[in-house]
Amino acid sequence: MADPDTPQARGKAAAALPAGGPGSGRGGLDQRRILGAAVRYIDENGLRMLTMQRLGAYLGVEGMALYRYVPGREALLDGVVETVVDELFGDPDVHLEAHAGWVDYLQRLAHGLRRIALAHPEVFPLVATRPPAAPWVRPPLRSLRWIESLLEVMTEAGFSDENAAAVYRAFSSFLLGHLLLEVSSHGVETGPVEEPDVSPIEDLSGYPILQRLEPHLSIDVAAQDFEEALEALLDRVALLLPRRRRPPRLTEGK
Amino acid sequence: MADPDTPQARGKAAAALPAGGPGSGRGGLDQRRILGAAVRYIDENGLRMLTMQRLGAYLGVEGMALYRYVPGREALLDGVVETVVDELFGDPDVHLEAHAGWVDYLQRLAHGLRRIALAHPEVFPLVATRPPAAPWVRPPLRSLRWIESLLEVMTEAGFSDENAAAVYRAFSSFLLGHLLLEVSSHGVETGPVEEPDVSPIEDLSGYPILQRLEPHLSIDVAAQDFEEALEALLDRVALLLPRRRRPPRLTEGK
DNA sequence: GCCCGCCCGTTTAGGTCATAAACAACCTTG
DNA sequence: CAAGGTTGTTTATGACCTAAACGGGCGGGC
Repeated sequence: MADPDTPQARGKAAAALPAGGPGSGRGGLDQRRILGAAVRYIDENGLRMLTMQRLGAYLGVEGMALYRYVPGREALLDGVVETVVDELFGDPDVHLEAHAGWVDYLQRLAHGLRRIALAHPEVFPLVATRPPAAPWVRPPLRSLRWIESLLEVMTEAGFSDENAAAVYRAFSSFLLGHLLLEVSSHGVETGPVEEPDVSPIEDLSGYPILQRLEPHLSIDVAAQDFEEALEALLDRVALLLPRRRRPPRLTEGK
Repeated sequence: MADPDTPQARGKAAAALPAGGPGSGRGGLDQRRILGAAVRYIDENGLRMLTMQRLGAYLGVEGMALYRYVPGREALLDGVVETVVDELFGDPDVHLEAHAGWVDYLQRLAHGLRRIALAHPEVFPLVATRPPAAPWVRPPLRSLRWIESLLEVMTEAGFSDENAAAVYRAFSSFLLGHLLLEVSSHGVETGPVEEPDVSPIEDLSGYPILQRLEPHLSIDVAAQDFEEALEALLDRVALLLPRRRRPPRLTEGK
């Protein structure tokens, strides 16, 4: 997909980058390349550092060059979100087409999305805040493709249209909430570029219990939390099915 | 703090606003007034419209005037988040001090927060994305005061420190996800200022199921969804308690 | 082989914004 | 009534987004 057979090295600016350039390799720009570079740039430097000029430089190009492929900054960010969320479909460990039933499908989806969130902690909050593509749905986890796929699996598994929609809502809001929390828990201290952030180091006197529970709050049990909450959600979802069609593996009493 | 006995109408700019000015009434500025105005401004015009100059104008003042009371834009946004989240403590329907047990407490908290989210749909996404005050905890729903209160109630109710922390995580990520989704579902079309938004009206051909389920996805069952999901979460939380101390009202079989 | 038009990145320029710093009007205090 | 502080204003700078004009190289038609 890097289009290896182009003669490359066209403009002098592009030629200025020797080989191991920061971006994607050089040669002609292209929307895919730009979005990919943007994602990588945000991962490395944080969202607040992303600027048209800097992203241009990162690609060995003037900032204005990007406007030939992207309508503007906002659109770029939308593209970034979409790019990241669509990584799901390239993940070999997800491989949604080969699922064994809806439970398996939802689990793969959830885990795949979690991997993405953890892989792009700086990007993920963006997913939560971008205005939506379709005015209804308002997909918090974007990507209509994604939603379409889920709805298809659920309806085929015997869920009514109404229930499928309910599952979509429950599932996506669960993922959004959980992953946003998890990502913000330890996503930010990554990155060698320690900005002079606005963290005046809050005063915790006055919050004794918070202080006492600090160790319990800061330890990372997120993976386990995630599994349990996902399990609970799936159980809840299963109850929407007519009894006969429910999968056997409900967490009965525990 | 509003210092009502000042002779008011000091600077000419202040005097320039007759009476029913848009902001808070005029007279001396003040951090509280500024934050309140900012919240109102965002509610009315959307986050992207908030600028130092415009907020200043909204208060009948030059933008630079705000810097005497607020360190900068980022800090202002932090203040906005805090202001909004702390509305919780002023809500007479919440009144957390007078709770009857932790279940009641969590329900009040959840409903109170939901009211806030729906009252400030434009502000709420900010709550989810602002970098946190305390580096651990990373409260997605901010306000250390809030967290402290929750932890206190839970530990007093017999939850271990560890479990109290787990409850905090589960509860806040649930609220975050659910409210973010709900808010973005119908928060944005409010406001008389219909901007020439970047909504190229996505093409839905290629997403047949999405199209078919549109009615089910756009109807607003959020309130009911919320109740059910909250109920489920509370049930799940209750299981963390030693059997003897559990509240009676678990949704046994349903 | 040569010329024309287009594709692509660059330059130039203007507008919005955050913010620092100097400034002026008014109120208080002595 | 004079000194000093408080409060908002003006002025200035630099970062950023983006529209528009620009120019060089490449490919197709002759």
